Amino acid sequence: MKGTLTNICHHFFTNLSNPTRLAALEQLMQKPMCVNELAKELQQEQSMISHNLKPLLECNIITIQKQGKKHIYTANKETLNPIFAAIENHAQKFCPKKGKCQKGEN
Amino acid sequence: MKGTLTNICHHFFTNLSNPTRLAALEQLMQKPMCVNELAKELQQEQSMISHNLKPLLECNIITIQKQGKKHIYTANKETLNPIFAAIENHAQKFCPKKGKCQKGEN
DNA sequence: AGTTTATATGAACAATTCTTCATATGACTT
DNA sequence: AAGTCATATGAAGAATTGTTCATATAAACT
Repeated sequence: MKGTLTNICHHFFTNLSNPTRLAALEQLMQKPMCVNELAKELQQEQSMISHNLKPLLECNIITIQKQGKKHIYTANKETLNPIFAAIENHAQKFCPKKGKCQKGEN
Repeated sequence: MKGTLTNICHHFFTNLSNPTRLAALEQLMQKPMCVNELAKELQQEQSMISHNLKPLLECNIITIQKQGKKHIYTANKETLNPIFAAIENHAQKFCPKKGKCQKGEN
């Protein structure tokens, strides 16, 4: 299981391969938010959000800024923008269903 | 669990969040290869390679070209190049350990 | 037709990852 | 310092994914 890139990528993609984390990122791409805000937006429990933000933070896919008791998370757009752009392009050009296929449907 | 992009991304990242598949892609980025070649390079069983190529093919992250009994797989560089580039950049700028951290080490 | 080579598939068990619930920590407020 | 609000953490069971082994398919060769 070779190169360093493979290793980084594995962490990275594992981190992003979760619907809760992606939905959280989608929100954070709009604007920075605290945990409760995310929980409300995504209609998920606070502990679920916290658990899922943790690995994103550890990989610096998001950053944290503590304002008193609120923890405000911000998406790392420098990294995420080109990746989402590439995937959007992929969906347009290479996904027969333009990204609307269901898991394990193929 | 909102938008279409989140849905596409989930498939996409799930697909890429596996060391065997990443190692296979790393090889296929060098040159197109058939299953046995990959198995040899990665020192994995043929069935393991086949199982792992399947989801990559379904998402068109790789393409197949059948030459008689050999099935030659090719990486979709249009999609993969910018993604790997973004992750490489991320590792340089944002990973404290430049991508050399171990799973769950943080 | 039978054999060999190349790849794919199915199913069972193993391993990993998620979610939930209970509880802990930490910072403001009174 | 007691109470409340915001977030984090731990642990257990649930759910998902991965790996392996046996077998199927399919093309080429004799």
